[in-house]
Amino acid sequence: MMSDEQANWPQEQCFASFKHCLPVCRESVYSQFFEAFREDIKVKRESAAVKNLKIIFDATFELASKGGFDAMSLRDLSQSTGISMGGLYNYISSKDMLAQMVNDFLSQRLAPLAYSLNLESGSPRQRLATRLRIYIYMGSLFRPWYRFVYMESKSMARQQRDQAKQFDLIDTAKLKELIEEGVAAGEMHCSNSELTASALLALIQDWYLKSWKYKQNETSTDDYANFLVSLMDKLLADNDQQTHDQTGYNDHSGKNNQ
Amino acid sequence: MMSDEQANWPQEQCFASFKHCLPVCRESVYSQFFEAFREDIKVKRESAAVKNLKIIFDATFELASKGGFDAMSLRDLSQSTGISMGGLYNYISSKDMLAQMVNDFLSQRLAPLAYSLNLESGSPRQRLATRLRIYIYMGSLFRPWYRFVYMESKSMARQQRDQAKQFDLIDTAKLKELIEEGVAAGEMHCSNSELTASALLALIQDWYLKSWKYKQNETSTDDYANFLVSLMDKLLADNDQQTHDQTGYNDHSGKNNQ
DNA sequence: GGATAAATAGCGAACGCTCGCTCTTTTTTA
DNA sequence: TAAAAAAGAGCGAGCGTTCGCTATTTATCC
Repeated sequence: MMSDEQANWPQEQCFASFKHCLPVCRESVYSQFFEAFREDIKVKRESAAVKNLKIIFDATFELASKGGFDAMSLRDLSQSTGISMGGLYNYISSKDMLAQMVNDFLSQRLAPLAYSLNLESGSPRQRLATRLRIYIYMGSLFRPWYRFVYMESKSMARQQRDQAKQFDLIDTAKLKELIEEGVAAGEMHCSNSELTASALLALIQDWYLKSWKYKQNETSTDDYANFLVSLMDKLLADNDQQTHDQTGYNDHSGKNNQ
Repeated sequence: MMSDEQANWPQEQCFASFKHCLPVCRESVYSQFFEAFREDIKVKRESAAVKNLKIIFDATFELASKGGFDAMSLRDLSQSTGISMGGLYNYISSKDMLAQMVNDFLSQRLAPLAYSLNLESGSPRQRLATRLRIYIYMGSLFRPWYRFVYMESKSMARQQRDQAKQFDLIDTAKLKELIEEGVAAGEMHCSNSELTASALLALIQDWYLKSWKYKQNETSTDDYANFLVSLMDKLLADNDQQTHDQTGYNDHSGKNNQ
């Protein structure tokens, strides 16, 4: 299946095409991970290191996903991985550092890699759609990483916690900027770009936070990405009917109390 | 301000009106809480109990919001509340039970109270909008409770964890049902009611999960509720332009891989 | 209605246990 | 066989929880 050349992202807007163009995959990620943290990892032989890093971090995602990172003890991790306590400490310098490595690798290596694929050409609408798709596709490829950083950033050091909020604000601002470009170009219509951007980001995050739900109702990655893009189009379409109050009850569009 | 009678929910769709009609408020909630858990709480004098329950649970929300419930020790809680370790155990039977009390009170008392205010009269669109507003308004009134249950359900007992997912599915199903009623009545248009319902729920949850963000950009409760309802109207409007592919790039609406 | 008795609420040191982490020893690798 | 990696017993700190005790409020009696 999908054996023909599909490496023509972002013209071909689907998951398969994106995967072909991304210079990293689920299988190769721990080689890059090892490279990024060479200095912190005591084990020097790459073959053993990459193998065990995969075992350790995959098990961490698994254990942290039920009960949270705090509730996972290193003895649990030792048992799940089959690596002794001493062995684990050849790969991590502390439990906190383990969490920080996930956070740093995702935010400094994986994510930038993907966003660089959002070519700066095309209309605002194209670039916005492409960006939304990148978020969703990356979420599918590295779901455990994204979910871990989202859920566990609060238990990390002050610096990482603030960083997590910063990334949220930056992502929102980037979406907002694209929306406002589209509005300026007359291609989109939006009365509140800030809230619209926030909403799009929330729906992106829902994709990797509620994966159990989307797996259950058999929503594929492309299904969700297509849905999100079409939702974006509806939100930013020109709705001629003004303050319509469609079927009764008041509207209350002004800023009220609280 | 707002001194005139506004207790005409759901005809008057604003936060103030909702608050007037809800038979509980931020101030009175711990009286009902005490009543609900009389048997589990060793302290019998209501005046002392209600006062300290407020102190204990408000402090729990505060401490758990930074670092999580697991990271909060009962010594932290003792220090924050000014109540000794032994004193705390007159109000809770265990740390786990503390979390469970929050979960049970919200899901069995607070939430049902609110949803009963969703009158069964009116068009599907009216009832859907009313329901969305109820979620947002309840999230504003009892944000710490909702956030605690969302964030900490994973560290609760198996039963509560499954329950949290169940409530998510039930809420989604209820929204979906209303959407499909509207579609059947020709009042709405929707090609994927399941995903649309999921999206609406995600945006509801974003309201109490990212309160720091909405406070920062000065989005009021009514602002957000109005935004959400207008978003709903746009999603469910009749979009005449079919599979338009507005400005280039392919559409790919089918279920693809993964 | 003040003194006494009973009931309730609050306190905090101490317990058993598990945690993250270290260190010496053993095994594996090239 | 020398260097690298894995092993796992052991350490002190900090956890949730308990329990004997004191302080405070409420009820009873002359």
